[in-house]
Amino acid sequence: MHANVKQNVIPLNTAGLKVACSQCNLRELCLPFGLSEQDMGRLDSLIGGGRKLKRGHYLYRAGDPFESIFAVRSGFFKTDVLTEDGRDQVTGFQMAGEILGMDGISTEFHSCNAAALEDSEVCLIPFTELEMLSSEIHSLQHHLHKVMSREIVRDHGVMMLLGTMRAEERLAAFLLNLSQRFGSRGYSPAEFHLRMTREEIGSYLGLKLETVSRAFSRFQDEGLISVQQKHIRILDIPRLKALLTPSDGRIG
Amino acid sequence: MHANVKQNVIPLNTAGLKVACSQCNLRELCLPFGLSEQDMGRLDSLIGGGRKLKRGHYLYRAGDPFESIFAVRSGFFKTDVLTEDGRDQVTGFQMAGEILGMDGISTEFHSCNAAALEDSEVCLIPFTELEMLSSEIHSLQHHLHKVMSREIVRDHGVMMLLGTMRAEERLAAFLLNLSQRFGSRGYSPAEFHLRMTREEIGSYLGLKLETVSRAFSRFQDEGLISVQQKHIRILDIPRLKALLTPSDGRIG
DNA sequence: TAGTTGCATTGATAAAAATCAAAGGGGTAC
DNA sequence: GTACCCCTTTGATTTTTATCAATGCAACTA
Repeated sequence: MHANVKQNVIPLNTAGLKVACSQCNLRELCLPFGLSEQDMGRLDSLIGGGRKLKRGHYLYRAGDPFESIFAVRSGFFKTDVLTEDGRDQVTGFQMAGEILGMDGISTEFHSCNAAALEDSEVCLIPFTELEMLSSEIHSLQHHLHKVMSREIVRDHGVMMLLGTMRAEERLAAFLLNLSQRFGSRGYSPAEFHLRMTREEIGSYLGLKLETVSRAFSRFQDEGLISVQQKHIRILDIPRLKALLTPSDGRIG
Repeated sequence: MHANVKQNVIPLNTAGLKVACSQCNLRELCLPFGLSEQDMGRLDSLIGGGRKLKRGHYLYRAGDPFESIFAVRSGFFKTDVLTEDGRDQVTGFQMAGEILGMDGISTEFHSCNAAALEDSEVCLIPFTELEMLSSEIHSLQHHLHKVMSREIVRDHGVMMLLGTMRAEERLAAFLLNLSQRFGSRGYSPAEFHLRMTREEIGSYLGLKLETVSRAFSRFQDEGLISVQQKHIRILDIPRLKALLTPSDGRIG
């Protein structure tokens, strides 16, 4: 059968990177979630290959014409928005299985920068073709909508963080979020390496790098975490979580 | 022809509210943007009627099962996220032509509250049916994606505001944004009524109500705006814009 | 291995916004 | 029409975070 053959002929991209959702161990986290074997094969055939990025290189920049969205296959990214007047806001950090580039759909141009914070690989998903396929595969269409909606909900969480939390609360929320995401990818939720600088954390959290550093130090003094430069060990998750729930007997 | 008949038989909802995109003067701002006459008729027939809300009433609440998105037909809304520990963050203010409810797609439950800040009307757009129709009408599918992406980009703008701006800059950005949106709806961009309290503005901008009030007063003292309770007149748009572009000769 | 260069930490001080407090005004409901 | 309540304004003070400055640490390079 043709269908079977196709699944064996895995497309190669210019960098020679094999890409096939059906073979990918991230498929439960990523765009193919919930697809049948057969539909996954059809998704395979539209993925425009993979792309490797060295640390520090940009996947796309604000102003670039929008053509594809990207699925992070391995590595670590940041997205940030830069305004003419020099403001710079990190809008997110993305790891394996997460989708990048949806900011570009609205105007056909990307509105933010996406940079690799370590050597990374992504899958290219040409968007016009994804739309065509998703109008044929209902579950793909619906999952795409869920992925976009999840991004909106995530953004609301960041607004909550930036709008209502103080420095230590923000950092605690950040660490717990990273911990949870590493954990659900099979890495240790208690011990990990930060890929970003204190300045990038600060930009994401709406704080200056010194404030981030001081909060790290205070957490360490209090025995919540151990910090050694970018290496973090979380020692007391419950107490870290407790930082986020002000115990002031608020009437609810 | 059946098709023609349908366009005349405008569906009524329980509240007796006529709803038809093809007759709506917001169609260029709203979901039907870019649709042909014929496709707009098909969209008409899936819109599940309209709904009126009195000031202070909720369109939906966090935890409600997700069924529809909503297009604001008239009036003014706020959306906010409430956490168990009592944090409350206003995530946006919505006016005519804007879409509400996309937060609910990701989990099938709404993740925020949407409340009418004045007597308002919305169109119900059942989402499953919208997905079905959008898999048949490519331009509708693509426009839906643009609307969701635009929301993501808007959220990035709010993060920028919350993460990098000081109180007066935030308020200036807020006023200019409102001004622009009123303007593009045919209302005066220079003079308008705020539908929300200082506390709601503060929640949106990550500030306390007193800080908002003080910033209003300072703007008035400096001749940028005139404030009388909720009535705002913008007197000097250029200078208000200048507040957002720090003239500190930043390199880059 | 030494030197360089970013990144991180820490301290002292300044600036910004929150908090506490009180009074004034306007709109709403009766 | 009027009274009441919520919203808003303004002031004094405290808290939080930014800023300025200097030192320390670690990885990379020559």
